[in-house]
Amino acid sequence: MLSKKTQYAFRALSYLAENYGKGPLLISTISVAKKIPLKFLENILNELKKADLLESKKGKGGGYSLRVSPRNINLATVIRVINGPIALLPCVSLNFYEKCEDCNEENCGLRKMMTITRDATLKILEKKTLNDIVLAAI
Amino acid sequence: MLSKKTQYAFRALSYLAENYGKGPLLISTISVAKKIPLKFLENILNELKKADLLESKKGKGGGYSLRVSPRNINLATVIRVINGPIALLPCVSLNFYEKCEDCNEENCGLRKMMTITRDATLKILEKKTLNDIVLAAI
DNA sequence: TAACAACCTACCAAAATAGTAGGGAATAAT
DNA sequence: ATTATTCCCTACTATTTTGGTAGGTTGTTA
Repeated sequence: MLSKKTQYAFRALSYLAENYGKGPLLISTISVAKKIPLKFLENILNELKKADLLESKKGKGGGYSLRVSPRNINLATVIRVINGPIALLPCVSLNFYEKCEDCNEENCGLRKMMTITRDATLKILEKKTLNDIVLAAI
Repeated sequence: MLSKKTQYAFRALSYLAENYGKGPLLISTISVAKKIPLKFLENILNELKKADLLESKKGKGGGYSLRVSPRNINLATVIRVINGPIALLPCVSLNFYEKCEDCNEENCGLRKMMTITRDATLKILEKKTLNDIVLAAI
């Protein structure tokens, strides 16, 4: 399951996606509009910025905005930044790989099943974008 | 990601699947063979039994065995019993559904994307069985 | 130089995870 | 009947993760 933090991230990003091209939005604006605790959101947006998904501007007229078009930010990227691995096992993760103890990867049946699962999941998450979220919301 | 407990569960179940039809296995046997902490494993096997995946017998000659053929135990079932929901959001879960606050489900774009993702994941996890794990382990 | 707004460091409470401890209850062999 | 065997049950504990909060710092604009 995605953490609450990740859900907040998606809500904030969706809002930024809706307002793409209209200049930056304040943390406080997003916080109120999407009912996300202000200081927690501050944190989240900062992380998304460090991951190059957002850009920010300080001082009057400042705020956060998407660095690129919502069409070019896929869901897998967002999840990896805030939530971590998408695969169900560390030894199957593409971006957060860790060797598992006491298991020969070559002949681990579970690993093979989880690789297939990961591929099926990624096929969706890497294709769907923030734009799809906005469009799907009636 | 699956918890360590769930990984232990899969290891134990794979071992039981390999030995299906040969009578019950002791907790201690599985513990040694699969390097799983004994008392923790005791716990796990008991949960799997309560979920009707295993049957047990006490006293000499006792132990645990699969209640049905490894072909008839799919991975989604195991994950749900030990790990919990498979969906990425509570409001998208079939077996652990919870309403999400501040989100109209009908027009929630994120929810729609996560539903598609869940379906893709389940299509694999509900089809693959313990038998597939054993067979895939060259 | 004031106001504004993001940034940074540090802290904290609650929940989940990964176990451990120790005895109780059922079963089988003697 | 008694003993050995084996699963069953309740409770506890340490560590990590999650979900925040507090308060000051730095950069920007007017």
